[in-house]
Amino acid sequence: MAKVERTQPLQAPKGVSEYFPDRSRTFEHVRSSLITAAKNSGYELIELPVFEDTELFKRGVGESTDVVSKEMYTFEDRGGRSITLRPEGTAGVMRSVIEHNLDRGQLPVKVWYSGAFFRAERPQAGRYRQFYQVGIEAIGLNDPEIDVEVIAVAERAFRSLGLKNYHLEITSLGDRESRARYTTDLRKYIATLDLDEESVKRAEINPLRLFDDKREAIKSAMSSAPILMEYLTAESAAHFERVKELLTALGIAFTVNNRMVRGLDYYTGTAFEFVHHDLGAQSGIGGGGRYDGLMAELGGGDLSGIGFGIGVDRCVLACEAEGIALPETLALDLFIVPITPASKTLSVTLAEQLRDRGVAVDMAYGDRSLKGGMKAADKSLARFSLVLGDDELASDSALLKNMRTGESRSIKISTLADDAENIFE
RNA sequence: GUGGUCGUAGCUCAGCUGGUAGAGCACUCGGUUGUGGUCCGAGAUGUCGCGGGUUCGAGCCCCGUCGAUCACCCCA
Repeated sequence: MAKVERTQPLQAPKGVSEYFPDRSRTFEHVRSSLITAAKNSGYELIELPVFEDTELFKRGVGESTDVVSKEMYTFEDRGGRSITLRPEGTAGVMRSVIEHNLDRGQLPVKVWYSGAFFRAERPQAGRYRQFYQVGIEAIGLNDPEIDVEVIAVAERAFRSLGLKNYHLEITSLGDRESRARYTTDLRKYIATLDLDEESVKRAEINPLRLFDDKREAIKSAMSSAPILMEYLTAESAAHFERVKELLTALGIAFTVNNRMVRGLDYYTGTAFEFVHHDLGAQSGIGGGGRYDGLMAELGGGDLSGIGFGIGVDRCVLACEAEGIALPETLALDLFIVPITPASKTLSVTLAEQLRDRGVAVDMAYGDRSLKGGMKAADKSLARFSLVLGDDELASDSALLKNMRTGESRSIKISTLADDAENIFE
């Protein structure tokens, strides 16, 4: 081959996660397991744009949040509109539900989504600028039973992956009334502390944030702060009691974390988080909660809802950290190895005929040796292999080899496609 | 966004106090004419992340830059 002048190779943009073979198999398995859990509880697909009107996130997620104030990919399109790459899924779902009147029928509306999300953060293992989530939303009912169903879907999803080393934390963020009274008292308490400038700033935006600080000094300073749980209205408290009761009835283990902080403004009432133990700083593999007032904020009816987002990237890391093996799936039924020019034509046409009948077929291309072709067959994880040469062409018969057992049986080539159903079942 | 660590073949890494690169795995071919997974043999493969600088000479030193990673922050 002639020497080609080398040009500077391109790199993927900073902080994006990419999945290619063999690791993409794990990604695919994780994502489909998460989706299956949602479908099994009656959730239906909602497929939405990855970019939205910037206003949606400002109003929905909240301008005071870090996500909106400093992590969004926002740009102007050619029509001068301000567009933002979705940093999360719930706001878009609400917008679509309102826009298409999905809430006019039977309630709750139950949907699932899956796709890429974008946040311009400093990347780290488990924290990417383009990341993948599977999420569900149940909209229109404020029943503790739904809360528990949503949590159970996530729990079942993790269990179906074989994950063990994680736990569930829940809390109640209370309704608007509870929260207002609480925040006032919490601010008063924080004002008595001797804090650094940055912490004061953070507390001004959201006083709850200080509960999340990793530094020992702040932790101990906050240890005697007032607790939101004690400010719940009777109604909120009863709702939360019922959620705990049902989780216990279902045998779903949880701990109540009354210092839990959620980063998005819209959460109210039940909130939860699944934390994995082997992931370092980015340990939340999924989380969510109820959001009263979000729909009304976005111009829809005043309906409540609850949902979660599960991080696909982090679940992949969690599976790897726990050493979970992928289920043995043989993707291919047959791998054909042609060893002469004439048999190549036959191989190509035979492969197409079989594929038309739903048999998964691949074959060796190029001029490979028999040994090389068989090696490729082995690597392909196909159930059967078939070597085709001039002898086979002449006699219309070939040896179909079971790659698992090593046994071969003679088959007629000309009728292989028609008998495919029996042979490959 | 702040601070620390790291960046050598597809992968995991070695490379002594500076003298222009190696191992294992993977890959390709072969081990008497056409059957893989074990074993044996042979072979191919690198702008030493990128750009400057110091030096007779840099993968090794200095500066910058890009990227990854760890913690903070944030959260999926």
